[in-house]
Amino acid sequence: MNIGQASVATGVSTKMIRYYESVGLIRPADRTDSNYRDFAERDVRELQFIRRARDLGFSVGEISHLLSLWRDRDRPSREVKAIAEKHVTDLDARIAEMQAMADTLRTLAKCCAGDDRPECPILTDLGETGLQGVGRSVRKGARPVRGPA
Amino acid sequence: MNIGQASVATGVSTKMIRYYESVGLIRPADRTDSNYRDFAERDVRELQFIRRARDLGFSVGEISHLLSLWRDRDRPSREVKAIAEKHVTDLDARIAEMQAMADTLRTLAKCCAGDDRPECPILTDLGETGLQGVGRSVRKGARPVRGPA
DNA sequence: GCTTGACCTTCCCATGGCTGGAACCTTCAT
DNA sequence: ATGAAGGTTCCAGCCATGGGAAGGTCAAGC
Repeated sequence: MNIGQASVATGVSTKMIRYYESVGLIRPADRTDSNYRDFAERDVRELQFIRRARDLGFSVGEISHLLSLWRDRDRPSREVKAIAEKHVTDLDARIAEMQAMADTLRTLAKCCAGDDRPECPILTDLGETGLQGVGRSVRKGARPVRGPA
Repeated sequence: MNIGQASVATGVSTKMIRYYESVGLIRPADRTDSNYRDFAERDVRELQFIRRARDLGFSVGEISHLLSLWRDRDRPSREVKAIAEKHVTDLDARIAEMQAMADTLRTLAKCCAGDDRPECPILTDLGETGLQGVGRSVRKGARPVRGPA
């Protein structure tokens, strides 16, 4: 199975497969005489595992850990659960932040006429110098909100 | 006001101020004889505006647009509202995705003993080849979930 | 057997929104 | 005068990914 077939079989782009290999997430694939990567069933299963883990938002580092546990038949489920719960905590925190942003914006937008007139509570709020804005959140450090399209 | 004082006054790091200038989000600050940046009241207010906008999760591109509307006394509030509503839509979409991830993980973790034994529904789910997993989401392309600490 | 086109290979570059550090200059207090 | 604490520029890295160039390989059709 060459890289293109492995990509179709797993839904992981060829670019990403090479990247995962380069960062050591998967072990280097075998090579044919002509230097093409040659993926075995086992490799494909690992790529599928990786794909699902990424779909659940795990980072490459976490996936690396999860993969090693997956390969270890004697792993304690405790470790897996801990990683999962930590990730859920992270997700919940980010969700709460984004929810607060969205709520603030919804409130401001509701009060904005949205017509030809220049009066706009959204800009007014953004331009205020104090902390008295609508639902002004306490500084937690801005985190990126958007991913690639 | 030098860059350090502007940073303290606005809560925007000196690094970020220079970065914002380099990408054209703010106009180049005046310079003293010794080439130090010299910020006026107006610049500080813009930096505060930027800071708040970032806190609400707007991208630099959006902030650039918002800033130009802010500077324009004759802007139509329609435009501001459109940017805000678009951003709320984006936030809601990302929240929904992350919520789905968190829910799936919570369900799986609930079924995981989390002890010394190796049986683990989380790993089992990640390793499954079909689409029959718990709350398996339809492929939407993974987006980054975590920001900088 | 040779061309064509679809694959593969490695490599570097770009993204966003920063942060860190090196190397050097300026200001200020002692 | 000296040293610390600022400022300046520039370069590199983070994360996960896509894009593309330059070149090797393979399979099908003629």
